[in-house]
Amino acid sequence: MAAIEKKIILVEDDESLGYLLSEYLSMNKFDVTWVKNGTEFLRKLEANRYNLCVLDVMLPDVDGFSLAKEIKDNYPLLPFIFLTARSMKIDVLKGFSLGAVDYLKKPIDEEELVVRINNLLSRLQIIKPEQSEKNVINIGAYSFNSKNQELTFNDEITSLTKKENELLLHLIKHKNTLCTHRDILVNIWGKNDYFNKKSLNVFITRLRNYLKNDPSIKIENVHNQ
Amino acid sequence: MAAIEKKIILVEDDESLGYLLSEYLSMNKFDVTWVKNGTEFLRKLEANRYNLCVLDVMLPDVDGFSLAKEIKDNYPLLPFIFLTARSMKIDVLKGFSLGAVDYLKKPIDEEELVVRINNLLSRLQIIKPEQSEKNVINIGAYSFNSKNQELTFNDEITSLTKKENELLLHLIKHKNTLCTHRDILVNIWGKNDYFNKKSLNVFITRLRNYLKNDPSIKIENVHNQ
DNA sequence: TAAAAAAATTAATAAAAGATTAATATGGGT
DNA sequence: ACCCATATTAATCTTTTATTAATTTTTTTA
Repeated sequence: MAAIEKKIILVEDDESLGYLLSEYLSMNKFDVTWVKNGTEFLRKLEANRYNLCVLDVMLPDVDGFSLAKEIKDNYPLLPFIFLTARSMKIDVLKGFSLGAVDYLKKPIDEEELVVRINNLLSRLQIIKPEQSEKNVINIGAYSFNSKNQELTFNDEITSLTKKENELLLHLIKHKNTLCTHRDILVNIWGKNDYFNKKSLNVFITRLRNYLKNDPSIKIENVHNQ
Repeated sequence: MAAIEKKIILVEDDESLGYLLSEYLSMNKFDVTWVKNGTEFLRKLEANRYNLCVLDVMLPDVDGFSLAKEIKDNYPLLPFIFLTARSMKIDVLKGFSLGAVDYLKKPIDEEELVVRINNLLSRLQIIKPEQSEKNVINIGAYSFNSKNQELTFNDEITSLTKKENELLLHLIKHKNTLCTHRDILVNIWGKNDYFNKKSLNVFITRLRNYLKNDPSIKIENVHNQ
C-alpha cells in the first residue's frame, strides 16, 4: 500500500494552465509531475514510473505526437492522453491512431479532466483477453505481465511479489545496460545501504531461479559495481 | 485474432444527425440499430444484445440519464456513452458518475465518433451476448442476478445483501484483472481507510464461501495491493 | 596459488498482510 | 422499544514477504 497508483506526468508548456492543472490534480489525490518540455519529459520517464501521461500537443522543443511514438516504442504499457488547443479533426484522429486513450480539446475544464482520468485509470484494467498481450513484455521464452505481477513460461504462471516485480521491470527496462547497485537500491528500496544490498542479492537469485528455464536470459553481475 | 463485435444501439431523436451517424457507423463495419426515443430503446434492449449504447441526453420522452440508470440496473456489463448538445460541466460530470465510458459534445464529428468507439470497444472487455442477458450473469456453475441480488447454484438460491451484491458485481466486471483494494473501497464504500479495508476482508471471505461449490471460481489476492 | 573480498545461494526469522470467525453496533420496520 | 438484517469492529489464526544470517562459491589480486 506504499505504492501510489495515481502517478501522473503532465507535459504542458503554458505556465498558467500547467500550474492550474497540476494543482487541481494534486488536490484530487493524484501524484503529479509537471514538466514543461519534451526533453524534460523523456528524462523523467527514464527515471520514474507513471500510471498515465498527459501530453500537450504543442510544445516548444518537440511535437506531442512524437512523444507518443516514444512512449509506444519504449513504454508500451504506459497509457497517454492528449490535451490540445488544436482541435482540428485530423489531429484528433491522429491522436487516437497513435494509441491515445483520450483526447481533450482546450479550453480544458480541470474538473472534467479529473473525472476523465479517474474513469480511464479505473477502466484501463478491463482489457479484452486478446488485447492483454499488449500488457505483456516478452523476455525470451517467458512473458512478463508487470501489471498483474505475473511471469509466464509455457502455461506455468509464477506470481511475483511486489519487489520481485519492481526489480524485474527495472532490469527489463535497462536490458543490456549496466545498472549500479546504488541505482537499483535508490529506485526500488529507497536507499542504498549495506543491508539492502544484501537483500537485493537475494532477490537477484530468486529472479534467476524463476528465469532458469530459458538459458538465454541472463542476469549478469559486473564485479565491484 | 477474433474480430471485435460491433453491435451498437444509437438513441437519437434528431432525424438528420441520427441518419448521418447511423449511416457513417454502418459504413465503418458497425452493426447499428437506430432508435429515436427511450421507450423504443428499452424495447430493443429487451430483445437484443448489444456491445455498446450511444445515448443522446435530450430525448422526447425520457432523459438520457435515466436510460443510463436503467442500463446500470438491468445490464450492468453493457457500456454506454453520451452524446449531447448540453455540454454544461455538470452534465459531463453527471454522465461519468453514472458510469459512462465517454461523453461527446455536439457538434459531433462522425469520424471522431467512429474512432472513439473503436478505441473503446477494443479496450473494453468484450461483453458476451449471453452475459448481457437481462439481469443474469453466469459465473461458472453459478448464475448471478445482480438486480434481484441473488446468486443461484443449481436450485439453491442465496440472496445477497446490498454490499455483497455490489462487491460481487464489481469483481465480475473486473474479472481476471487486478483491482486494488483502494479502487474497490472508493467505488463501493466511498472511502479507503483501515477499517473499511477490514470490512472488505470480511466480505471477500463471505463471497468465497458462497462461491465455494465451483472450485474454478477464485477470488485471489495479490499481496500488497 | 593462497588469501581476501565480493557475490551467490540457502535457510531462518520477524513483521506485515490477509483470512476467518465471533462479537458488537447500526438502522430500518413494526 | 424491540426485532431483524446487515455492516462494522474485534480477536485470533494463517500465510506471505522482506530482511537478516549463515554458508558456499566465485572472482580478484598479491
